[in-house]
Amino acid sequence: MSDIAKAAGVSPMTVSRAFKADASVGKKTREKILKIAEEMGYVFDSTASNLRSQKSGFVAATIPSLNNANFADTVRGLNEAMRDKGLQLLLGYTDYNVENEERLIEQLLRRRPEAMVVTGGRHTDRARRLLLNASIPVVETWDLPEDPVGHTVGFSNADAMAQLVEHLHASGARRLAFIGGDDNGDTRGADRRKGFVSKARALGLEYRLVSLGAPPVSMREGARAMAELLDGDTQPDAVLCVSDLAAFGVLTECQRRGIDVPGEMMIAGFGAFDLAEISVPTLTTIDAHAYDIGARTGALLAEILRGDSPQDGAPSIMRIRPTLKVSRSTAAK
Amino acid sequence: MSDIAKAAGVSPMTVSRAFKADASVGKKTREKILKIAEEMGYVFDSTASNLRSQKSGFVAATIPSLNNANFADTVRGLNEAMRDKGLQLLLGYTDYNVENEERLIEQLLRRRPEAMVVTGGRHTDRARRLLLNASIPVVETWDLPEDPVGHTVGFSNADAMAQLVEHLHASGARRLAFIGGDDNGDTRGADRRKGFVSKARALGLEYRLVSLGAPPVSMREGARAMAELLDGDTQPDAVLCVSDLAAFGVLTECQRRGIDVPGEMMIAGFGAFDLAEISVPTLTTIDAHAYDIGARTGALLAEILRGDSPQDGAPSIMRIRPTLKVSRSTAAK
DNA sequence: GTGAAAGCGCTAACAA
DNA sequence: TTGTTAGCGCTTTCAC
Repeated sequence: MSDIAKAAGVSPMTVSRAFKADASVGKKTREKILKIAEEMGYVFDSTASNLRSQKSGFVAATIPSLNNANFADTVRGLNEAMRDKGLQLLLGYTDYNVENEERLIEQLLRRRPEAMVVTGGRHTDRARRLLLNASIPVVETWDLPEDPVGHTVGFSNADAMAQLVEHLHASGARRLAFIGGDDNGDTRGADRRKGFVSKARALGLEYRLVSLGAPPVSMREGARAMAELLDGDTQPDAVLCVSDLAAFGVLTECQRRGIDVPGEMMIAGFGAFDLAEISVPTLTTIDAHAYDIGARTGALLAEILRGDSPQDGAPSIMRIRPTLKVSRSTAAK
Repeated sequence: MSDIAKAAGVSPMTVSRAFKADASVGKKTREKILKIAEEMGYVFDSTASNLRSQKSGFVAATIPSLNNANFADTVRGLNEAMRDKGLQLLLGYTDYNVENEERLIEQLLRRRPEAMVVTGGRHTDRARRLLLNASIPVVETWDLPEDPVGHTVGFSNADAMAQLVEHLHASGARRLAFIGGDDNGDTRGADRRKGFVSKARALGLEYRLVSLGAPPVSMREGARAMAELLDGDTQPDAVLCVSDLAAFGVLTECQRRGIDVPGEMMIAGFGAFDLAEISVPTLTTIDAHAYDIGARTGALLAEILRGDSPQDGAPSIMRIRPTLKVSRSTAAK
């Protein structure tokens, strides 16, 4: 910057101001400075700027995995909301593991993000402490934590799945199976399974649970689980899955075996992936509005960070309403 | 840090060293310092560290979109390779647009990344200049640029698609159609189309091209394009798609119309998405080894950044060999 | 609208 | 093994 200052015959301070759109610099002076900077191939060093101004321009986010269209959609929503505000997303992948999450949160906090977005409402004690101590806005997403760390943009995974069970019951299903949602990291999946179990019980329905192994859930595992189920003694008349990917795997297994869907077997998934809307038959699913979760989180943070409320007032809870999308795969007989 | 120093009765410098695993500090001193730091809820400020040491610990990467399992896989491979080296990935999304890419590259360079990974080999002139001036290692991926900016980890999209055309020809297809690959941003898609056209010509095959609109390509658009094709005058006997997602959409359209695949219509995609391996029938595709592209890029950068070769020697070109995965959807009659 | 002085929180370089 | 000094490249603050 001082090189530019010399070349332009001004002080470094004026050069600094020339780069800020809202700073008061003579129009001609600014143009001259910017021109010289471009010619010199100068690239602003935000590292130094961040240190001095104590603002990193970062919003950090942890997500379980990128290889999941739902979380990718949330990130897209978040990113679009940040971009306009001149904020940069700093992403970390937890791989569905709260210990990884703790390490990641610590690592991300070292970069002094101005806000932190986490997926899910369950964390290690130390992770909670780190988030609380950071004195920056924190948003938990994709969940409705009992004891939120800060703000919340999410929904009850259990309630959403219960809604799906009701729909299947109303469509005539009596012997249900749930595929996925083991308690090995994916707390949202586990919550969905809980919601399934309690609603199935409440309605007096027969039900079975099939495990899938460690997340992320793949289509192939869904197919394998379905094969296991079909090779067993008692056959369900409807299968609910922790995600649409597993549900599609289930559908393909039915296709391979010549089982009619929904005639002989109803299938439902979760997440409203593109796949659910185009497969033959189309899959009944729950749309959790993944993009909106990101977009609303971004809007919330933009508002908090813009407003000069360093210690934000009351933590807000934005309830997302997951939508039941009924399709061919659960059409009543 | 100076607070911790006071509490521990040492100098700030010793505290600083205590946080570096390889620095020489008395074992007891270090333990004491780390304990005090944890109690005080201190979190290391890498902003300041980065400025002073002129090392950001960032590797920046631009990708067209996260909502694409291929790029997500590449990022995963890259991220895993970085993580162990204490490097952080800084991601930007270009949305398949070189002007966006230019803006993004400039923005990312302000963070002073230690290396830069870009998707594709075509950039605006200014973007090229920025990358060249940055004097950091640059890697172009998913392509084989004619005039590389720096290192390359990729393959020829045209050649890969030509390979697929040969396979279809050998399987008995004579009237081909290619769906996707318009020249509106997705240069890799456009290259695939070029490869298709030149090989189809070379083999003396009839062919048609169907556009899809702006990327990213979705399953639905594949289905729509196929409907358009089927409603036309001349019918192909094989359809090649710019991606597996479009190919799956094509398959569903055939299913809806009762067209037998591969009996009446062969289908092939690109990318080796999970979907291709599980759909009924399974889809013939090209595996570009997306994860490996990321992993090898990461390994390359780790090596360069570890080695004290600030100005790296000869730019390396890592050719990835895309693999033809033949499946049911193109089984010979 | 512009400039001078000071310093953000850490660490390179050197000294002990 | 530990400490001292200076400074990374910006921007805050205050002065003009």
